[in-house]
Parts: sequence; C-alpha cells; structure tokens
Amino acid sequence: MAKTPTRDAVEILHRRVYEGKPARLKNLEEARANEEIARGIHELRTAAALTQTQLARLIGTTASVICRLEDADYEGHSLAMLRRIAGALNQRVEIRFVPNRRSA
Amino acid sequence: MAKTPTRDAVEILHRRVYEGKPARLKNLEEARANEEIARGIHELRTAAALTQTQLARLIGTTASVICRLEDADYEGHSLAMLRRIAGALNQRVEIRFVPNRRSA
DNA sequence: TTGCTCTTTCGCAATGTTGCGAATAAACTG
DNA sequence: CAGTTTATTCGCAACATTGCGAAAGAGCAA
Repeated sequence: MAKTPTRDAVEILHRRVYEGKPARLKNLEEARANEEIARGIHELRTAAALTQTQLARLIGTTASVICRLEDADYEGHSLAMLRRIAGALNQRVEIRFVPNRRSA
Repeated sequence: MAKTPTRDAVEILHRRVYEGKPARLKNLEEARANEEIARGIHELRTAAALTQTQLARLIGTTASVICRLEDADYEGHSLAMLRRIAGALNQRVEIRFVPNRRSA
C-alpha cells in the first residue's frame, strides 16, 4: 500500500462537493444565510430602537452602509462588520462550524 | 417629553463602547475570537485527515492561504472563506449574535 | 546524513468590501 | 396637502482579503 491513497480521495470529494451538489444548492444556501444575517442586523438594530443613521454613527459609518447590510440580497457580509455592529450593541458574534444535515 | 431623547443616548452609548471599554479589551476579545477561528479551521481540517495542500485544493486555493488562516495571529478572517472551508468539509457556518455577559 | 512530506513566511497583483455623499423613495405627522 | 424623518439606491475611491508562487523551516524515516 502506498503511503497516501488520500490524494485521489481528495479529488473525489472535490468532485462530490462541486459537481455532485448542483452548485445551485450551494448558492441557495448562501442566499438564505445572507438573508438571515441581514434580518439579524435589522432585528438587533430595531430591538435597540435605533435608526440606521444612529447605528451608523455608533460604528462610525453612514446610513447607506447599514441599509446595504440589511438588504436581504446583499452578498458582501463580513466578519469585521458583524463584529462592529455586535460590539456597539453589547453583543458578540458567535461562529461555529456545524455538520451539515445529510452529511455523507 | 421630547420625541427623540434617543439622540443623546446614542452618543452616550457610543462613548461607553469606545471610551468606557479601554479599547484594549475590544482588541483582546477580537484576538481571542480570531484564535478560536484559526483553531477551528485547523481542527476541522485535521479531523478530516487532510493536509493543508489537500484542503487548499478542495476549496480552490493554495496551501499558503490555509496556513495563513490557521495562524492564531491572523486578523483577516472572512465569512466567505469560512464558508468555503465549511462547505468543502460538509459543514456550515452558523452565525449568531449573542448578548454580552455584563451587558449594561 | 539524504530524501520526502508538510508547514510556514514573504511579497505583490487581483479581487472584494467599505466609506461616503447625493439623490430619490417611502412612511409618518400635523 | 406640505414638512420631517427614515430608508433605499447608485457610483466610485479607499482599504482589506485572497491568489499564488517561491523559498525556507520542521519533522520523520531510511
């Protein structure tokens, strides 16, 4: 037996992920995730009874930026921004890797 | 009562967050968070019995990038990258805002 | 020691995210 | 209705992250 039969397996897995899953699924999941984040920000802000402009000031930016973040179609969410918002509202961003349903 | 006594409150909160907290605390928390992410990626990869090069191939990048991500001192973690890694390893990235201990 | 695999570090171009003003829309108040 | 506040959209410069190769450092086995 060779020392690394793993190499081929990696390629196979790769094909599974990027071909097996129609890649549209991946996009749908991402879209949903982005939607959730947008909603989360909106809820956090309204729960704190702040306008977009007020929240923007808190984190040192402008209302148009907040608006963009709360747009469900926005795909550019970043950890940095989420943390800024969370920090200003006495929250923190918790990040976990969780196994996918229907794993293998 | 005025309609928006909130404006001043916002400024006050701002000062609390950015001055009250010595700002060093914020950095410490961030550093710890980054460390956790780096460790998480490392664990995920080793648990899958992959080398950095193999994981890199899975997500379409190079080993040096993975190495950078697993460095505890790296401050540039992004949602996009976390998702790519999670996706390749049959996981997903769960993001939540959670209230800070010692809230007000 | 050599040879092999894996990891780490560096630098810079390419890509992606944010900053921000201005203009418009939408919602609410009186 | 006009007037006020809030939310949304657009464009582009500034900044941050990623891509990627090359070179060197560890670690392990023969």
